[in-house]
Amino acid sequence: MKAQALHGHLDALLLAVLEQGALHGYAIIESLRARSDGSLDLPTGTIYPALRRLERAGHVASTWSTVNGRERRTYQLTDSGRRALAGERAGWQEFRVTVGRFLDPGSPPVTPA
Amino acid sequence: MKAQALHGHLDALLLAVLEQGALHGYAIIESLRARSDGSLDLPTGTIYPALRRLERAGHVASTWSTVNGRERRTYQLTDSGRRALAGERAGWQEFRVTVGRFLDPGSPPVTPA
DNA sequence: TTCGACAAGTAGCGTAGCTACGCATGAAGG
DNA sequence: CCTTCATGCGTAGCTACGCTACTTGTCGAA
Repeated sequence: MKAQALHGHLDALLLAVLEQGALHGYAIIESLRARSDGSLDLPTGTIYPALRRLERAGHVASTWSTVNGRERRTYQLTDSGRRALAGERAGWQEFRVTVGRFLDPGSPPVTPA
Repeated sequence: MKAQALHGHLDALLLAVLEQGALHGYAIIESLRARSDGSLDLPTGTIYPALRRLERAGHVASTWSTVNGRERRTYQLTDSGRRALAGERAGWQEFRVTVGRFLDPGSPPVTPA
């Protein structure tokens, strides 16, 4: 996948990844890549600002720790984040159905008999 | 639907609408609204520039006509546009599957047994 | 004559992801 | 010893693109 075009759905993806447990930024990138079979290979310049956005919005909280002499910032979902994720999931369903009506195979080609 | 978030998929929607026959700008807006049960109510400031983009790209061609004293610019799909639509459809499938893996209900919650 | 549907269009804004950097540590390999 | 690579954080600036708000114009109805 050309990666971009995530537009508007990135926050939802991040929340979904964190739903399964707290992770630090780098691990989030790897998790996205792994769970998508390599389709989603997002650059740090995409996810770090996104995580800060989510933190400002109160959807995630971060804590610093040091592992093997390396600083890590671990993010975890807040209650607000969990609610937001539910909303994002609903939004995604609507989006997918609406767009699918035009782009899914077998969508009304000429209003068949 | 909050309309926005179409990001990157608008071109595909326009091509899909025009696949069923040539339409003028205003009619395209109405077609999108009708086929989506009102979910997609796009402003002219969104679709006119998009149509010009598609025309510059060679995916649609336009012809002017006058109906009831009103000027109309009617757009029709070109061969290039038809190919582009096929590509957009494939891209949409991949996108939908990839994002769905994170956001669809029943997606891997904790890698079940 | 005023209002609303039809029909086209643009200017400017804001959001948000991407490119391309920079910094630092630790392990591996020459 | 020194370089390279994986790990790990981060930002500045660009660009793409949809949206808001606006203009222009015809026609029919109130």
